[in-house]
Amino acid sequence: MALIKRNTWQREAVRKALASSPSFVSAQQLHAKLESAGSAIGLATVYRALASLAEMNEVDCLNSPEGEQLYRSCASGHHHHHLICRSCGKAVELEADTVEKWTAAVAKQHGFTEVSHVVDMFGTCAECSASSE
Amino acid sequence: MALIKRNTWQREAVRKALASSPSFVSAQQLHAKLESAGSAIGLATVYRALASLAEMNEVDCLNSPEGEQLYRSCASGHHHHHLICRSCGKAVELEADTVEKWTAAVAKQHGFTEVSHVVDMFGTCAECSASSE
DNA sequence: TTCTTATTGAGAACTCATCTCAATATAGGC
DNA sequence: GCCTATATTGAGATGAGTTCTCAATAAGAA
Repeated sequence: MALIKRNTWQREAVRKALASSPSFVSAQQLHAKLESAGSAIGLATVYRALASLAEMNEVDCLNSPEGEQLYRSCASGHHHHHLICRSCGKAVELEADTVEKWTAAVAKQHGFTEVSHVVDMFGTCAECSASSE
Repeated sequence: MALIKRNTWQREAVRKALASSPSFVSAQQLHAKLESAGSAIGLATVYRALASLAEMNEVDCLNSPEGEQLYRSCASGHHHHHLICRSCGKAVELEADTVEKWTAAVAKQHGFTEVSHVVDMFGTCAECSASSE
């Protein structure tokens, strides 16, 4: 009963636009970027493409402090966290064995199961804090 | 130029309703609870009260995976994190020196300043996973 | 009590995101 | 290459959550 996936230029355009951005971007930003680059792509399609890419683990997805969903293409398939610049969106991928172990231990200790965790850091990167002076 | 804060029964009602709930609740849930308890309080007022209490650090505030803002009254004034039950909203407060040190070190290492971090865990608590069987 | 003005509340407005459904375009079969 | 079934698209409607507007209200000082 699995749906057959078709390849459309829209999905590919989203993938490329994401790949060309080192920063986390919102679906709306991505849509604007694509439109201004000449692609007549619909906003709904961008959302759908992002959701499908996220499900395939081709992109990282996180919630900004403002409540928006942010996306970034992600080559490394394994679990990791981010340090994100509030100003320019630039992100550093973080390995965090320490944190993984800590969360697992704490969850077990309190009898919680099916535990997922959100570990993200937001700050101002060196370039942005330099340029704002 | 500081605004003078006035004490209203509405703000107090929100504070009490929050204090009586051991779980994280959304603004809307809190409003429904207050209304069903007989308080003719406006939704906008609940949002404003929560925002102002959050600013005074009287309540904890976090984003649920679904993108809602959740609130819980918080006596302990110091920084901490949570392990929250997806099903009933029950939360365990977590001390995490390990994590604090790790985030500080990582931020410094990458030249980020004014760093805040989000560390929250969502799972199913022992009671909820037992009652769902 | 009176006056100033912070606060309230009903609804409008806003944002982000998802859904609807007719039109389109892809991929497999001929 | 052409046809056909159907996955996908896109414009706009819809929905959820939150904030804003502004006239009416009420807290606190004089």
